[in-house]
Amino acid sequence: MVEQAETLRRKPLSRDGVLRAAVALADGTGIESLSMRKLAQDLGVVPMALYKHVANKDELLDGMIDVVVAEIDPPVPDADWKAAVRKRILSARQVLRRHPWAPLAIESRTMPTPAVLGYLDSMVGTFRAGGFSADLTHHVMHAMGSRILGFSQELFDASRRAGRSGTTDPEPPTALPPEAAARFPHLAEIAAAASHDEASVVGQGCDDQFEFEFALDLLLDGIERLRQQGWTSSHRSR
Amino acid sequence: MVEQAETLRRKPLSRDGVLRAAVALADGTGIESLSMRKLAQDLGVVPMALYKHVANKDELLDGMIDVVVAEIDPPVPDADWKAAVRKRILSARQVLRRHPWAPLAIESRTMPTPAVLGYLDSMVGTFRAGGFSADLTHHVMHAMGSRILGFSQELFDASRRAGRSGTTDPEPPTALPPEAAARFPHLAEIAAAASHDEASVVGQGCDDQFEFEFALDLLLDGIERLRQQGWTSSHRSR
DNA sequence: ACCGTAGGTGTACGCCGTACACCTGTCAAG
DNA sequence: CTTGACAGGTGTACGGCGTACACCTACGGT
Repeated sequence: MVEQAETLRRKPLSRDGVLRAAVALADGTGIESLSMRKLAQDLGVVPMALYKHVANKDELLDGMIDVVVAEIDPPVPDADWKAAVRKRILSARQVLRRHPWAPLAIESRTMPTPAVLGYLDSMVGTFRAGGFSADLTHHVMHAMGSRILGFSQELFDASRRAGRSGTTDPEPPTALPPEAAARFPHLAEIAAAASHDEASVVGQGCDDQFEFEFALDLLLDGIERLRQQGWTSSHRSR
Repeated sequence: MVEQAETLRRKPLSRDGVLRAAVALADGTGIESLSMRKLAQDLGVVPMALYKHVANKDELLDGMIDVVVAEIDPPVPDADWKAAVRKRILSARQVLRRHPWAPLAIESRTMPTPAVLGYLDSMVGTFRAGGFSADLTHHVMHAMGSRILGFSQELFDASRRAGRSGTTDPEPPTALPPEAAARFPHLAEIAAAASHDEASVVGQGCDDQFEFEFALDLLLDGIERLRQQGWTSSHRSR
C-alpha cells in the first residue's frame, strides 16, 4: 500500500543530507534554479520540511559553502611555504571546478562562513610559518584575493553559466563572433594568439588551468621577492 | 485636477532614464532589493511600462553595467604603459566604489556587455602598445583578472552589503568578535597587525585603498619583469 | 500509560518577473 | 480634416518564489 512507500522513504532527513542534496542539485542545474521547493521535491518532502533543518535559504547557502570548503585538501606539512600554498590553492581550485556555482555563492554572502574563515586562517598560518611578518602576510592575503580560494575570478567565466539548458548542445566554440572581432581588434588578436598555441587541439580559446597557474605563480614569485627583501609597510620596493 | 499632475510627469521616460534610475536605486538600496516594481514606482509608472524600454530584467542589469563602465576615465595617452594601466585601473576602482553593487552584478552576468568588452579591448591595446607580445598580453589579462576592472574581489567585502538596513547604525567595528579570535588565531594576528599601523585613527581594520594598490603594484611589477625578460609561453621564468 | 518533542504537512501571504490585451496621445500621409 | 499607424503607458493575471503559522503524528523516556 501507499503507506509502505512513504514509510520506506523515512531516513529522517538530517541537516547534512539536506545540504548535500542542495549541493548536488546546484551542481546539476545551477544555483540560479536552486529553490527550496525544488530541493524539497528532490528529497521527496514538502518544502516547509526543510525549515526544520535550516533556518532559511541564506543559511542553506552558507551550509552548502561549508560542504564545498570541507572538500579542500588539508594543508600539507611542507618545508617550503610556497609549495605548500601552491598545492593547497590548486586543491581548492579542483574542488571549485566540481562546484561551478560556488564562487558566485561565496562572493554573494555578506559574511564568510566559519569554514571559509578556517581555511583562510590555516593559509595565514602557512605564510607565518614560512617566515612572513604578520604585516606582510596581511597584505599578501589581500593581494591573493579570491584566488586564494581557487577561483580565477574572470570577467567572462564560461564555467559559471551553470544550468546548461538541457539540450546538451555540443559546446559551441564561442571564440568571438566575427562582427565583435571587428569592434574589438585587440581582444581578437590575443584570442587568436591563444588559439594557435600548441594546445589548440580543441581550439576552445585558452587553457584555464594554465592561465590560473600563470597568475598564481606570478603572484607567488612577487610575494617571495618581497619576503626576501624583508618588505615592510610604508616603504615599497622602489 | 489629477490629469494635470499626470500630464506634468510626462517626460516620456527614455531607456537611458530608466537605466539611470535603476543605477541610482541600486546605489541607494542595494541590488538585492532592486525590482522592476520598485523601479517603476520610483519613476512614477506602472511596472509593465519599463518593458517598453528594456526587454527584461537581465537586459536592465546589462544596461546598468554599461552605465557604470561608461563612467571610467578614458585611457590616458602615456609614454609608460605601466603608468597608463595603473591610472586607468584606479579610475575604474573609483567608479566601482560609487556603485558597490556593480562587481557582483558584473560577475553574475554570463556574457560581458559590449561596454565591458570595449574597456578590456582598450586595456589590451595599452599593453600591446607598451611592447607586450599578444601571447604575454593574453596571460597578463588573465592574471589581472577582475582587478583590471577595479575590484579587489575580496572574500569578505564590507562594501558589498549594499542595502544598509535603514537604521544607519554607527558602522560597527566588526574586527573579529573575541570568540572568533580564539578559533582563528592567525587571522586575529594579522587583523591586529593591520590595526596598529600608523593609520589606526578610526581603527576600522585595514585601508582598502592601500591593499588594492599593494596587490595591483605587486602584479604590475611582476608583469614588467616578465616583459623585460622577453617572456614567452612554455618556458616559465624559472 | 503518558506526554513532550522532533520532524513532516497544508494553507496562505506577499513579493517577484512578465505575458497579453488594451487604451491613448501624437503625427504623417491621404 | 480625417485617418490610421505606432510609440508608450495601463490593468489584469499567472506561475514561481521564500516562509510564517497552525497542525498532525510517531516515538522515546518516564
